Amino acid sequence: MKSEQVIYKIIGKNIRYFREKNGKTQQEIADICDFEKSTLSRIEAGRTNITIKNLYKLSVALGVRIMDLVDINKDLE
Amino acid sequence: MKSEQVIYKIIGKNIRYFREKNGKTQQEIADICDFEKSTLSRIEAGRTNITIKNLYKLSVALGVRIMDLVDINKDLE
DNA sequence: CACAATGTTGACATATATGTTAACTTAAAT
DNA sequence: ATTTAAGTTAACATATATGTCAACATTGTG
Repeated sequence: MKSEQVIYKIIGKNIRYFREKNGKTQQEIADICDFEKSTLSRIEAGRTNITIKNLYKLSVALGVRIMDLVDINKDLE
Repeated sequence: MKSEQVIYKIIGKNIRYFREKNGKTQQEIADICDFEKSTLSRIEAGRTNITIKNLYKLSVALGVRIMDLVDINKDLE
């Protein structure tokens, strides 16, 4: 596995952590962000090289800072 | 201007700030990151929706955390 | 003024994130 | 077992980040 894919997975976990902390479904967050639930599923699964635009949209939807989503030392789970 | 473009510009400024703090040229950092100097110029100018893969590469090349590159409250000049 | 180093920008090609849709799986509940 | 909600995944289309190359601009220095 390439090193960047490790990053994708960590960020995916972070996003899922904050989404679940907010008690929201993928569909609800995807609707707020104006993208597809399939896109969010791919992001949370760490299967995509997310762009800063979508990180920003997610940070707004989840009520956190972009910094919180890219924290690779939190080591959730 | 779209709100995400504001983010691009802030992140571009952050990257430039850390690059200059390191006394490196765009070419040197682009070489370390294995992408084009034109790509880095576009990123620093805030004209691109950077991906997390390149944010990660830049954070390694610049010796900072990804968090430092996406800090939108630092408000560097 | 040259000259060199650095950065910018345009044009087109390529790679890939995301859109879109739909089928499938899983889990929870009754 | 069926129903419903939630999440996953595949396939193809589209949008766009980046690659590539080249020309130009800028800056500093002799």
